[in-house]
Amino acid sequence: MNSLSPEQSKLVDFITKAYPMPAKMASEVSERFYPLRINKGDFLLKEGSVSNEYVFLTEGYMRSFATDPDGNDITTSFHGPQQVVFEITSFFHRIPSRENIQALMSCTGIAITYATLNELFHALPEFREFGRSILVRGFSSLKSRMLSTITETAETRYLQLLQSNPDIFHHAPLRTIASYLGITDSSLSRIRKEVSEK
Amino acid sequence: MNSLSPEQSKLVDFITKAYPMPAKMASEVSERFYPLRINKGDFLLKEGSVSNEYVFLTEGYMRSFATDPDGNDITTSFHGPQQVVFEITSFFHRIPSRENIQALMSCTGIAITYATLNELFHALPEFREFGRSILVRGFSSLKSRMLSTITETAETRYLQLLQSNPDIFHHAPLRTIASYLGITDSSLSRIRKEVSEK
DNA sequence: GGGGAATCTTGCCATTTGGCAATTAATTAC
DNA sequence: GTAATTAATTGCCAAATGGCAAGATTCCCC
Repeated sequence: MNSLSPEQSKLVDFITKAYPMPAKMASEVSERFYPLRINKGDFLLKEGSVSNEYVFLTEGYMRSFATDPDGNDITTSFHGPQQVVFEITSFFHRIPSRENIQALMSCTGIAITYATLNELFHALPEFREFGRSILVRGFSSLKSRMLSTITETAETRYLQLLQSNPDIFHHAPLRTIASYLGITDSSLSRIRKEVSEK
Repeated sequence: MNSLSPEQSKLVDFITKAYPMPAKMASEVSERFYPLRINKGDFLLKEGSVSNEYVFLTEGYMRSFATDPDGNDITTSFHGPQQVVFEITSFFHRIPSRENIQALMSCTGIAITYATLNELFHALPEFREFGRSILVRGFSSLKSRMLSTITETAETRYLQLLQSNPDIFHHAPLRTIASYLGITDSSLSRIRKEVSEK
């Protein structure tokens, strides 16, 4: 076995924690990943093209966003270190993405293509489990976000985000966070003022 | 090969349409499903227990709902004929569900258990693809619902639901639909009045 | 370090939605 | 068929959020 890069070692740790897998197999998997670097502001994926990279983000923060009919950005999610980043609909259905993925700061990660991912899924049941677990986790967290969006006020959602993902506030401008919360930047500003006055 | 029940035939049609699969294999899969009948108002899943059945609904409508801190029902989704019904988080993580699944009318379907599903996934790559496709489709539709929830008004969301899922209005009371849309029943009532006056 | 751009805040007012309670309508049980 | 229950509508007012534009602040580039 060749020695692994620091990025690949992180992936091995991540995979084996996410899903039980012989360390040897995890490192075998990680050898199929290639390094990736994305500068601040650059795009990992642009709407209209097909998401073809399954990226394990080792450092940095990214966001996914859609463009609404008026041309405004709507941030649909944030991605941080130790997370898998891709656009699920486009990636698995092999259709053009309706979302963009952009680096909020310079990022490093490692990636595999759709084709390689499928090879690995086919060959390694444990890795398949890992892949399913990524999917299920994403689905679950979207479900709870959906529930909180329709049941909680914007202020509550803001406070929850502040608690669950404080790092984002250091890496994304407030207008981006506002659109993620489903409110305007003015409203977020007023909410922050109220919270700080308590 | 034994002859298939009408339910099982529907499943074969469904699977082969959803994902290319030799008809023989699809019917082989469908033989592992057992019939299920749920009366109106009865629960397929109660919060607190682990979702253990992967149900292919052949007839009828169901809903999933969570209970908020004040004890109110929040409908998180509707399920209709030809759809796969289960609670993904609980089912795949094997943890107690935080949601209920209830029949809006008497339903028939066929089901397999978690254990059988995994056997089939393991043995049949094509069925695995089918399973992934179900997951991805659900994820995708939740993503677009999320986006529309934070970008559109309640009236627009109402009109979209009316267009995309008109049947629900014949099977679910308006208060249930209101909670799905993230508004109160009074607001939905007012919205419907405005729409009808246009 | 000065100018320009982007971001954030604030004021004013409009719109949307909620809360609550009363009333009407529909459904269900007997 | 009638009473009882549940669902839906409506009125009144309050709270939450948006739209727009003007300032203030921060960031960035040269």
